[in-house]
Amino acid sequence: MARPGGIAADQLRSLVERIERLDEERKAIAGDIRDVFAEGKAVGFDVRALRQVIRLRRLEKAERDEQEALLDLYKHALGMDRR
Amino acid sequence: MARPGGIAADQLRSLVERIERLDEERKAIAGDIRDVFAEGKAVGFDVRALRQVIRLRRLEKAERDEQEALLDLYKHALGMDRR
Amino acid sequence: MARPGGIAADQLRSLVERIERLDEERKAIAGDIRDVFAEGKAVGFDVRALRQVIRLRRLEKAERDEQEALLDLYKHALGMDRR
Amino acid sequence: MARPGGIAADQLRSLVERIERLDEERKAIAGDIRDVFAEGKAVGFDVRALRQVIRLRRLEKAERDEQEALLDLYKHALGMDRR
DNA sequence: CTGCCATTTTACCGGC
DNA sequence: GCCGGTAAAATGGCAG
Repeated sequence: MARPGGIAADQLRSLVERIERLDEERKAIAGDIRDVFAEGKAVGFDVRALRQVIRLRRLEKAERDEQEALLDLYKHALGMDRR
Repeated sequence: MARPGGIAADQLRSLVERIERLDEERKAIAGDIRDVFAEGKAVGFDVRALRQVIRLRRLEKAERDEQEALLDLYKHALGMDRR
Repeated sequence: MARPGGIAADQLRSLVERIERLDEERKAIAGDIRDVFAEGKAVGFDVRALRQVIRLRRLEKAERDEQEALLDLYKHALGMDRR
Repeated sequence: MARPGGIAADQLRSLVERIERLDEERKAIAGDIRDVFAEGKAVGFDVRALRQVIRLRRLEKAERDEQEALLDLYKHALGMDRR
């Protein structure tokens, strides 16, 4: 196991800082998303309904991806994926 | 209120697509974070401990921010924030 | 799985009622808390500041707990927790 | 405004402690509720569905209360609330 | 009635 | 592959 004391300390610091940096980016994007919802609300959309519609689209996409993956599987099984 | 049927449809589509785009970015960053954790694990760190360290640092920062907010609040309550 | 129709109905009713009962207790306590804040306000305290102080104390406690958890984690990782 | 320094300090401490005490009780009850849900899950109920059912009952109760309040209003308007 | 804050719900991630 | 726990999001409630 990498011990906190020793050369690993630099590695640890590097990892932690990279993660924290990425976390900030993620937070920033979450803020952007909130802003877009607020904008929608400002022009008269119901935010909750907006969220529902997006969730639904995500689920549908997941289903479609599933279907596609299945199709790929069949194609592969039938040797249809080799150029 | 913006009605789903009618001219608002374009606005709605635009909002939804912008949000979905941002969501993808967010997911991508989440993936990057996962990768960094995986890298840490690969060089021998305990992922659970790593997370705990990061959580603690976040908590410490939150507390410092709160202290500051509290101070500002007291200043305000005592009228020390007016010019 | 326990089916809504059938003998499980009694179990279901019992669970739901117990939860609703507990929920009422919880609501009652929330009311008590509100009352104490109102009392504080009545004797001249700034409710917002009061809340902030309490939040800060909670945060400090959380941090202490986390420090301890982290220490335990390290001990465990180093095998210092086995009798 | 009540100043933190002075006799108010005791009042403040008292208020804070009473609130924290009540908060603990509230947390304890929340824990009890979680336990009941866990028990439901253990005997085969779907926790999410359980929550939905409870939310629905709460809404229905709110509606009924609304109706009752309205009825009282009418009664009052018609002088039916005097013995 | 608006914005803030807490609680609840949802989604994710590591472990078994 | 599922489950349990943990963090993020979202909904609801409250003070101002």
